[in-house]
Amino acid sequence: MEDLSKNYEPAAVEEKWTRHWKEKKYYKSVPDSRQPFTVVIPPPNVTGVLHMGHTLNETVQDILVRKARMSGFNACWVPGSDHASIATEAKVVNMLKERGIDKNSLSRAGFLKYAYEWKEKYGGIIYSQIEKLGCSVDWDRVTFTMDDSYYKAVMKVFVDLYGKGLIYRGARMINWDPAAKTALSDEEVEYRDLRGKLYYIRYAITDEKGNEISHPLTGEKGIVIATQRPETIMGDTAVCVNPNDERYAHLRNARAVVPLINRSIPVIFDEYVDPAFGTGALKVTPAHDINDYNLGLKHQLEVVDTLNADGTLSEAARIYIGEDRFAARKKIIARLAAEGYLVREEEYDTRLGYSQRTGVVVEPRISTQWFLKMKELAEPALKAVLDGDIHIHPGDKFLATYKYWLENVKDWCISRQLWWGQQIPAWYDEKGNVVVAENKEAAKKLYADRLGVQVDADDMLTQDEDVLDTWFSSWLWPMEVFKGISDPGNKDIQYYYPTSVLVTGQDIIFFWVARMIMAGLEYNKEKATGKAVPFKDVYFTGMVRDKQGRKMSKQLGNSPDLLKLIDDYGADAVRFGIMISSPAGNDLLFDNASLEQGKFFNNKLWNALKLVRIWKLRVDGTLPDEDHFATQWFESRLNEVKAGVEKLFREFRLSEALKTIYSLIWDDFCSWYLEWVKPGFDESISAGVYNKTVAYFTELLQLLHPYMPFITEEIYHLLKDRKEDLCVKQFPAVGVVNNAKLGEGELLKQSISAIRDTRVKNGIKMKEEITLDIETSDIEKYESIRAILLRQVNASSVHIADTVEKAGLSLVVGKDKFYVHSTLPAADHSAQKEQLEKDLAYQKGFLASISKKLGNERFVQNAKPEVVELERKKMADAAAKIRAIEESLTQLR
RNA sequence: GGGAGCAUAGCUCAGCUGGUUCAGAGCAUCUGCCUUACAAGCAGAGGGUCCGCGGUUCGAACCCGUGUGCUCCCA
Repeated sequence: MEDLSKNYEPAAVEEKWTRHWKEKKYYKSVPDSRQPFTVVIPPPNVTGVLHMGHTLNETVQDILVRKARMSGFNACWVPGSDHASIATEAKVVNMLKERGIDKNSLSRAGFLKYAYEWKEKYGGIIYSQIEKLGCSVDWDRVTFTMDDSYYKAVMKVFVDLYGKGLIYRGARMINWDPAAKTALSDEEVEYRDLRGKLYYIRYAITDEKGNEISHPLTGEKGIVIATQRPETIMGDTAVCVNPNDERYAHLRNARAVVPLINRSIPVIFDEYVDPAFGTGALKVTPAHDINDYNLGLKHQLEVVDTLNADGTLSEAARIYIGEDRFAARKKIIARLAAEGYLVREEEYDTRLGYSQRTGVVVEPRISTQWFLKMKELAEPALKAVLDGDIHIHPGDKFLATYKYWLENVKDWCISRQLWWGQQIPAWYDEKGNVVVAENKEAAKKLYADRLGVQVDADDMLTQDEDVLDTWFSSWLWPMEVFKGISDPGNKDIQYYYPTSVLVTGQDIIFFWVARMIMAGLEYNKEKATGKAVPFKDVYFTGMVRDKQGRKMSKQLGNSPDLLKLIDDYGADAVRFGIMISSPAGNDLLFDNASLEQGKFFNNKLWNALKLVRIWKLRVDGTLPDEDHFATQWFESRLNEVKAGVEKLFREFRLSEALKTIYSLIWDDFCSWYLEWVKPGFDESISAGVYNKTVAYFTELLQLLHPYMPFITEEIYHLLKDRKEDLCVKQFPAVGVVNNAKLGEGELLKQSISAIRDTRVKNGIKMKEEITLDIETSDIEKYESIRAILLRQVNASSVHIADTVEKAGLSLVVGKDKFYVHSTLPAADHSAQKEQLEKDLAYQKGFLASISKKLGNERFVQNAKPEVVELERKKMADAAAKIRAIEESLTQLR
């Protein structure tokens, strides 16, 4: 037998098993007669590397998948990645810039070549991280949201929804990202509170003919408006006041003059304006504010768009053309002040929208885009969750959020002015006629059918330049990873769909989860209820924060590098660390200390293995295999925990389950059981006890395997020669729990601890032998544990009787009195006395509270009989304990 | 402004149906041990106004109301 290293060394072990499992194709799944357990990975996007949030996510999924694989299910976990159009395109543009290439100098195809280069590189990094973490994904099923067939599926869905009238094209006020130069959906805008400034600017007022007029009573000239965005005044097409506002009654039919550019605009009246805000006069800029836009529609105002796509001022602004909006703002303020238009400035709490991807301030902009109508899709998606076809965990926390969003959902802007993504399958002729079809050939044909004109020249139809929002492809994920859209009704989709559970971050509940449910329901209508939804359970993990509770971010630099962590601690320890501190649905404060705990745990397992391997050499088959209390107790304890873990898994309380297993291994198995069965010096171990020990250890490894796959597989094979692997070993049924044995085990633990405590407090070293007298009314219960007790406290003899001589150091365990005799003269009893008195006070207080309760007639009448009975028993127990403690105290004096 | 969640040991959190598995775990702290698997360990110990206030109840960490503080979502 080879010597094992002093401590567990994860690197080589992890590499070895990763390779072995892969060779054996344990993770490969094909439909068979078993029940499927399907999980699709929330595709990480190819912009970078896995962060701690992903690590938590993937670990949770792997635990569920491995557990299912070992529990008789045909487990299938599909890996993949997401093209993340806007984020990736931004990264690629930057990469090109660093190489001195301007995106605009490239053709669409040329750009896509670079983008794919990027995707290969970062997609590769992500997959290797997933593998290093031990994720048991089916590598034959890797899917990317831009794969050819996936691309086709997206086209098909677009055409289908267009045909159903759910997709339309139109000019609307949308969120514009001036850095990426594309439209965004409402969900891609993040709002932040900040301290802004309100500028009060005076506009001259004239009559219809252009003659300046003043207030009939005060003589005040002009009108003062308040704005946060003075750089947009050139886009003003009206000034609006409330019709009930007396201050402005004289302005009927008047006109205002936009400062700096001297453009004359009408004064309009609308109750929309709040007379109490600012000056009660509002400048109306329909091109640059959603409310102004609506007001403009109502009053048929002109729309003057003074900004270019990149956020610089356009020719329509007439001044500062080509300057950035924020630079222009400063200059305009200065000029308004210099020319006497600026009345004053005021600090002001406001909120601004920022692009989630590029971080720049989003610009409300009127733009022609493609939209998906959401109302019709939202209704069934809400119903599915409310009816319980899909369970959200933790439900209480997210159900309300989900419901609110779906009930108030707005149409989804799905077009993006980018190249990286699925190009919108709409073709236009030069007159602007549009046909929507899955590809150009189909478009030509459709065009010919529709307009009666053959498309002969290749450039007669031009495809829409824009691509689709990434989420418009990833909402098909649970279906299309099984080709459910591109090849409906195929074997895989029939077998694996709906998936079992979706594990993801709560931050994408709208982006992704809700939309996946919509798509699932829309494309699986024909199936019976319950088969249409994309998954049965949704498990939201919390957010990973640093130990000070801050979000992990690149700016703060507080997000650790996963591969470095695996190098330092091993993948098992990383998985352990992140799971042990991760209560379901709550944020988790990531601290290396928990990874260290995982590393220590590895070592504990490793050393337990070394111990059991030493025993192997000392097995004596001739020793009688009499029933050993330790094995009987541990068997019950193991079964008890196994049942508990099953329950915790059903409730998705994976962190709790891990804690339970951890404690079972460290405390019950290592600290108690192994000590109880450990043979003494030069002694042998019976074959029966040894084999049971190996069997228990094996079961513990199996229980732990979903959490820590590498070390458990390694020890599984070092413990015993075996052909099959733990990775695919099926869990045995949970055995019976003998409560009496568990009770005796508890008594044994308590007795040992109490005696050890007495030794420590009285300075009796473990090496010094003691003798022990136990006074108990229940001699029987000590009989089965006496042998172990004796050895564990290093007693040469123990005498158990209903009355014993009251001498030596006394202590109380339960209702029983223990007397410890040592050769040392017991010098000082004060510590012992103090302890007993403390216990006595507690027990007396306890007894008093129960007596009071039982003395209360209303309690006896109202409480359930079992409860009253329990209280009576508690009272009797407490009284017995008090008697025992008092006797011991008397003896001490 | 609307909504949701949280507040329990120094820290991170369990605590299910109101009653003894009720005040608990891990980490940290303190004390003693290099006891032949493990000092990355072993054996012990200390530590709490269950956020404040009010209510319901025979009985509240738990249910209700309210105040305070924190977090998140939406506008």
